[in-house]
Parts: sequence; C-alpha cells; structure tokens
Amino acid sequence: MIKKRVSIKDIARLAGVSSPTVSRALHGRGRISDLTRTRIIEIANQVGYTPSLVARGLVTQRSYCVGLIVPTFADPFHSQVAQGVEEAARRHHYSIFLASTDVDPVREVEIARTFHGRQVDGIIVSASRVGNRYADWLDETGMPMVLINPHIISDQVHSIYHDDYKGGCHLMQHLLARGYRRIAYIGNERGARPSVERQRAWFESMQAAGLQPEVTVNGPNGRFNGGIMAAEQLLAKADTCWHAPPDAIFCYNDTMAISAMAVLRAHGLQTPADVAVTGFDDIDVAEFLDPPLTTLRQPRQQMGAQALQILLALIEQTPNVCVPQATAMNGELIVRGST
Amino acid sequence: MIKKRVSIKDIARLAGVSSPTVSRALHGRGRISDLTRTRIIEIANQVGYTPSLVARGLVTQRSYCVGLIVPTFADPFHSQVAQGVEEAARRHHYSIFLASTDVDPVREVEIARTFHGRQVDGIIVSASRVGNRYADWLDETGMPMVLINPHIISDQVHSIYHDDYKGGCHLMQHLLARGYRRIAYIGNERGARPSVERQRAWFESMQAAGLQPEVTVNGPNGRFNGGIMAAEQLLAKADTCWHAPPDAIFCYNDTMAISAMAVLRAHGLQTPADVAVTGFDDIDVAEFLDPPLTTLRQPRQQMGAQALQILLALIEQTPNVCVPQATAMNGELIVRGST
DNA sequence: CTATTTTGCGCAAACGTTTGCGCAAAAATA
DNA sequence: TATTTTTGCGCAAACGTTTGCGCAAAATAG
Repeated sequence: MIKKRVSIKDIARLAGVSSPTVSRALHGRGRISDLTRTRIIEIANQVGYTPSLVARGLVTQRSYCVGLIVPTFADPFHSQVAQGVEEAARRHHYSIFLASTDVDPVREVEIARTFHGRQVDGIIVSASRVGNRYADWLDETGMPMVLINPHIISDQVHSIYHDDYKGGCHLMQHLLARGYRRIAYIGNERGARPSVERQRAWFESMQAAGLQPEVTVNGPNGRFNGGIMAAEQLLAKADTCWHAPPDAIFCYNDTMAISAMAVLRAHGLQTPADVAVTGFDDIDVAEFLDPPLTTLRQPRQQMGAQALQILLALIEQTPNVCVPQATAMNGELIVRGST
Repeated sequence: MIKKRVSIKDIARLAGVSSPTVSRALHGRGRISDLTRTRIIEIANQVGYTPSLVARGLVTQRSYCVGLIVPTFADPFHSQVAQGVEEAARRHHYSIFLASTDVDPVREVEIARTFHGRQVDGIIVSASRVGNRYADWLDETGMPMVLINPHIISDQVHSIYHDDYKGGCHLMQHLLARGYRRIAYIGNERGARPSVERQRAWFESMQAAGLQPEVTVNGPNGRFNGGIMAAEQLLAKADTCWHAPPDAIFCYNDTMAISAMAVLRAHGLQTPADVAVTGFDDIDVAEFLDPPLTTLRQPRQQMGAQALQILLALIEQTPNVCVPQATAMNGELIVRGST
C-alpha cells in the first residue's frame, strides 16, 4: 500500500530536463537559469516532492542524523538531556535516532553498531557505562562521539560532564551550615564516576568537619526502587552505627531522594524535622513535592545542547581547530524545604 | 576525519568474488556454496564489516525505521509511551527517529514531512494535535501512521486511545463513594479529546449523583504550571460558587494534580483531609508523593507497544487482512492516599 | 565580425546495497 | 554415456540522489 515516491526524475520528465538539472534547481547552486529554476520549483511543489534524504545521504556520506543513546526514559533527567539534544539538533537540521540501553553496557555497544550501520554522523551517549572500551571501535570507524556524564572518563573519547564533586561540596556545605551532623550518603551502583564523585564530596566534607563519614549504602540502581532498598538498609546501618537515624541524607539523585523520603515517612520520620534530605539533578517535580526538595540543579538541557555542539564540531572537523576533550559544567544549589 | 566504510565490495575484492556473492553469503539466502559462504563471513568479521542500512533501504524501499513524534519529553507520560514503542521496535529490529513538537501542530506536520524524507516505514504520533488534516497527506504519501491518544479521532487515520470516559467514571465513582460532594474538575486546553472525555465523565457523574457540575477550569497546558494556574483560578471560582473550597479535585493528569496539590498546600489546605485530589496516568512518581496520588493508570508502555504492532501490520499490509481503525484501551483505578 | 568568456544543461559515474537473469560447471538421472 | 537438473556465481540494473566534466549556445570583449 506504500506509494511510490515522486522522485527527482519524475520532476525532470515533467519539466523536460535532466535530473541533475532538477537537483541544481532545488538547491539553487550550480549554474542554472532563473527561468528553469523557478519552473522546476513550481512543478516540485505542485507534485508534492519530498527529497529522499536517504539517497542524498548515500552519495554525500552525510546523513544529518545523530544517534542518541540513553540508559532509560524512566528517569526525567535523561529525558531532559534528550530534550536539549533534540532542540539543538533541530536547529541544525539534524534528526535524531533514539535508543535506550536499559543500563546494559552490552546493549550500549550493540546500539552504537546499529547506529553506525544507519550511517549517523555522530553519536551522543548519556551516562555511558562502556568507558574506554569504545577506543578501538572509534579508531576503526572514525565515528564522532560525545559522552555525557559517562561512568568512566577516558581521554580517548570526548565527554562533557557535570562537576559532581564541586556540586556535592555545595550541598554538604549547605547541610553542615544548617547544623546537620549525622549525614548519610545514598549512592548508585559502585564504581560509576558520578556516584563516586558525589560520595567523595560527602566523605571529604564530613572529614573536614570532623565528622565520621561512615553511614553510606549503594542502591542497586538510581531509580525509585533503588532508593527504597538503599534507604531501608541505610536506616538499619545508622541504627547500629549511631543508635539513631541520620539527621540528614545526601542522595545520589532526586529520584532516589523521593523514594527515600517515602521510606522515611513509612518509618514515622518527618522531613525535614527528623531527617533532612537532599537530591541531585533538580528534575521538574522536585519543586512540587512536600516538602520541596533541596537539590543541586544540573543544567540538563544545556548539557544536551552543548554535547551536540561539540559533536557537530567533531563532524565538521576542520583539521587545525581542536575540540576540547572534556568539558566540565557546573550546577547550582537549589535550597528548598527538605533541609 | 570520518573513515571510509568497509563495503561489500572491499570484502568481494578480498575474497576474490563479486559483490552480489558477498551479499548472498551474508544473508544466507540465494544459491551459494557453504565453503565460500563461511569464507566470506570470516573475512567480513575480520575486517569489521557493518552493512549500510542506508544503501539497503534505498534499494529495498524499507528502512526498518519508524518515526515517533511526541509533544514533549517533559511529561513522564510521553516518555513511558516512547519507552513502550522503543522496546517493541527493538524486538522487531526497527530503529526509531524521535522528535518533539513542543505542542505545536505546525511543527508536528513539519516533522512528519521530514520523517517522510527520511523514508521511515511508518510514523507514530502521541497526543497528535493535527487531527484529520493528515488525511490528504496520507493519501498522497501512503505513509502508514498510528496516533496514540490523538486530540481528534478521525476515521481517516488509525488510532489507539485510552477510554478516558470510562476511566473518568471510575474515578468519579470512587470519589462519590468516599462521600465527596463538591467535586471540581481541572482540565487541559479546550477541545482536546482526552480532556473533553474526562470532563464529560465528571459532568455526567455529577449530574447522575444529583450534584451541580459547576466548578471547572481549563489550564493553559497539561504541565506543572498549567496545574498551578488552573488550581488558583479554581479556588477563586469555588469560593464564589460554593463559598467554600472544593472537597475534591479531579485533575486532568498527574502532573497537574501534583502542582495543584502544591497550590492547595500554599493555601493552607491539606490533602486529603481538606481536599482530595485525583490524577490521571499514574506516572512513576505518583506512588511516592506525600500523600501518594489516587489516579487512573493508563497502560502506557502497552499503548506504545500496541501502536507499534498496528503500525507494523500497516507496513506489511497483506491486502485482505484489515487493521482495526481505532483501538480503545482500558486503564485501571489506583486508589492511594490522596483520597 | 571574430575570439574569448560565460552560461545552461546533459552525460556519466558514484554512493552501497539487493535481485532477476544467464551461463557454465557439477551433479543427478536415464 | 547422453541428457536433464541442480548448483555456484557473475553481470547488470535498480534505488534516488549529487557532482565533475564536457559541450553547445549565448553573451561579452576586442
């Protein structure tokens, strides 16, 4: 039932010219008379011509597509990054292929391969778990690639990341200034850079304040259920360590913070009266919670947009211009009712 | 810096055969000896060959891509629908192009055109605002298309939608059974089918219960700020109408419900003690709010997956098999603490 | 009015595949 | 052994573009 496309040749026949002439007319470049050009454009509009970007891509070797790989759509943080990428891409007349890895590094490289087959001009990966294992593949394919907040920062591949350590320190300064002392940390899976950096900020800030950074638990993931499991364990750990619940919890991200707060309520603990809670990211809903969440806002859309900028620079790589390997971005402390 | 792809011809040269032979070897179909087939596959692996899906698509006229158009990534509801589409697509070896309209119908058709140029095999639109204006274009292009919860249901284009009226009635039954009487409705922009249907459920349920369905306000959008503006107006309206706040608010969706609850708090009203609140969709965070949100869960992922199924049926249209024009899906009442 | 430049357009090749057809060699049948 | 069938593979065309080159006609210069 799929109709035959109207092609450049059809227009050529209608106009009594050759197809390259139509191509030139439609682009307005090359040598062509005004007369035939307007006539061809006229006809093209009449028959509702849409150029096949596929065919064009094949010959020009530029698809004007970029691939975007995210771990999951479930976390609004990634959606917002995607939004940033998408808007920037549209401005530059790029389309985006989207795929989610479900936090599986194997799937991540599979998707990258598929995208290569689709001849995307470049790939952006948010929260990549693959690390420097991309190096060989990149060497082989020459595929431009930018990682956003990768779990490992490699000097083989361009990345753009949020300065989680600095952000974490801001949060800790705020908590310490408010007088919290038994501050616990809820992390994401072990070893991932963002969690490690935030934890380091917590750890060092605690030490610097003369406090014991003992009570910390890593959730199995950075989602709601990860926050639940981590919070449950954390309360138990605090009990054995301090014989009391923490008076503040620094959570890996907003999502975990939200479910952690639900766990606290279930245990009869009020936020912030009994336990203060901080998140990370400032997802949209954070502002409307009860209590509203104190958090560190990552410039999500900006990071997405910036990643695309860098990717474009790599794609159009003029040999003598050098693109920065790693770009750090800074967040903003947002103080709300949860602390 | 972009490297030249290794093509089927390169392999052919290496193996001392012709390129069609390589093609046949790689697909395993056509007449080819086991010996050369394995040899060719061997070589292909060695040189790291990735077939160009672009070139293949050009000749087969099947790209194994579908376009997905959503209004925005900001609302988790659409992200989840996208997730459903994406997973189903992956299972069928399809890739997806993603674009967001920012709730602009003009942009919606622009994107559809772009997707047509990209030679996607079909298009899925979530919450389409274009309505039956697609009809001509579809006639022209023959592009398979499925709409999810469109704002207008047209019989010219396949759609799959949630039965909002029935869902709304469930919510209303629940509220009425709980003894709420001054029930107000917060809607999304005027005229859009989902909001109209939910409002109708509210209206008719109120009438059937012998109550006056007077207090209703449409927000400027279905997002957080839409909920805020609507809730503020609603309280004023309730005051002039009932000389009291509503005792329950039926909100268009969870997002509006969340921000409406924040407005209530700001006015010193407790949920559910003073005002009960219901949402719609059951986005992930609904469960973890304080109070957890009573809502009507739309089978989001299922709807996405189902849309893709239908789209595939349209793409592979066997002439005598008929694909249902409109498919209704049913949600599930989720009762939580907000009522 | 000739010599040069410019203009307008067609031809052909290319991008990387798939696929129908043909033909020789090998295998199966008589 | 002669005939038919099957097998293995190459050739060429096709998908819808873009682009370098060439050539005639038109425009300009001398």
